[in-house]
Amino acid sequence: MQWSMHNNFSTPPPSLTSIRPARGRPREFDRQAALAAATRLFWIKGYEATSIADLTETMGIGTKSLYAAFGSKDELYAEALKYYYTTYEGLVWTRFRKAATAREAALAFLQDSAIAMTGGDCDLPHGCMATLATVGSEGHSELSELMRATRAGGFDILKARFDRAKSDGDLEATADTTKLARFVQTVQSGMAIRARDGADRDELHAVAEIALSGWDHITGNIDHRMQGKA
Amino acid sequence: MQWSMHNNFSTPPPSLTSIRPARGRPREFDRQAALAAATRLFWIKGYEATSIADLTETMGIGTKSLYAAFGSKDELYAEALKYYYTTYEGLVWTRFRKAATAREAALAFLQDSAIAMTGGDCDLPHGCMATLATVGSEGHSELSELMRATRAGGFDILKARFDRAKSDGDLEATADTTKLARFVQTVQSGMAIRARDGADRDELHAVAEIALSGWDHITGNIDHRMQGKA
DNA sequence: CTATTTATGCATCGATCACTGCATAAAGGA
DNA sequence: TCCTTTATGCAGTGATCGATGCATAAATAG
Repeated sequence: MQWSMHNNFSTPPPSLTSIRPARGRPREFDRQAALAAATRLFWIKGYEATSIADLTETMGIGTKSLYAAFGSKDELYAEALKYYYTTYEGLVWTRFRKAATAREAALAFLQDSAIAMTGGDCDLPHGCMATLATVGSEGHSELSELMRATRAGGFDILKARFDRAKSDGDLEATADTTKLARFVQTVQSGMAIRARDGADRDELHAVAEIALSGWDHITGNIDHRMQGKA
Repeated sequence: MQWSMHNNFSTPPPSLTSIRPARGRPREFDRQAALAAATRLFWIKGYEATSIADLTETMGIGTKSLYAAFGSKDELYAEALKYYYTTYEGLVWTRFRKAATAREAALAFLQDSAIAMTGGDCDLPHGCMATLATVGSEGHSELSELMRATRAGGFDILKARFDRAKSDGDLEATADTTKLARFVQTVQSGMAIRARDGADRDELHAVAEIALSGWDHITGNIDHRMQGKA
């Protein structure tokens, strides 16, 4: 697939220090590979549970080099999140963009999310880094806002696509695109939690399928139904 | 409402130490009130981000009393999660149990979850403690498993209700109750993330409405549809 | 070869973590 | 009243956190 070439989460650097444990200057380390390794670790363990010691070990570089190259743990995480999103973005939005109708786009988004959240075509960590990083970021208001903005981006893309579908006549003029986009976004967020809890790809695909199986019903007369309370 | 009387998350103890800062034995503290306060703090901040110092301050008791009464941070969290669930359980499952049909039950579950996740009828913390506590629990395998089990309980209840609906003739015999329960559980999990991100009650209610608006479609012929790929 | 640059391992910093020992003093039984 | 019980505030435990200073030695330029 197209995005595989940009993806090197699954190839952690071969720990350059393992061969030559002496001091002094070894080879210049691969910044991109180190960032990919850090991203993978943050993705799996989360921000707070990942220590600098964990990072240096996984990245295969020394503490000083880490700070020289990335500034601080916060800045490294921010860069990792950006790097993650650059890769992840292609996984879940490529088929979405090429879809002819709003419904096909939403289905592609959820289906490809199901694939990405269960390892993609290689051994990606399960779940969504941006979605699941919610908790445990107390005090780090800057990072917290960055993650929130990352998540909010998904909603904007969905809503824009649904709005366009209205112009195309693909969606009825009465459809509430905001609610539709929120719904799809919510389902994807729930899929991230399920993936983290061990859900396999089939389960998530089934969820995506069910979520949109009532599409014609949803996009048509939402307001006139569902008033029956128990 | 029925569950309000069991709920005292919103009444943190009035810091008994504020009046008498001297040493020595003050009044015996209210264990239940202290647990409620701890639960609320864990709920808001998560396990790792909540320190013992945070807890003693919020609970209004000393460090020694905390360990004497609850054992350790892990045990306190486990007890808090149990206390949380005891209260939360009534919020989201009461109308569910009384519902006449599977669809009404699922709708009640999602609607009441929407209410509970946005503060209930008092100022409960937003989101679901059990759902959102996923990340940041690396290494604490015991707590991790406890939280997973708590989340899994919701699925079991949903599936059992849907299975019963099959016997009642309420659901068609071809309906896949496992997939249905997974779907509803996934939507609720997604709502928890949205609530934590600031979603208001109306938004979550809309999500619940949309999620089940295609119910007849979903429960009927899932297998024969949704094969259109982009 | 020599001098400069640069990334390293290692030791260490102050802060904070979960947790505990100790002297103190209020509550409860005699 | 006296004595035991008990919960406390406070100091301090070792461990680990993110982050830094330093001497070292490989790479590079002249």
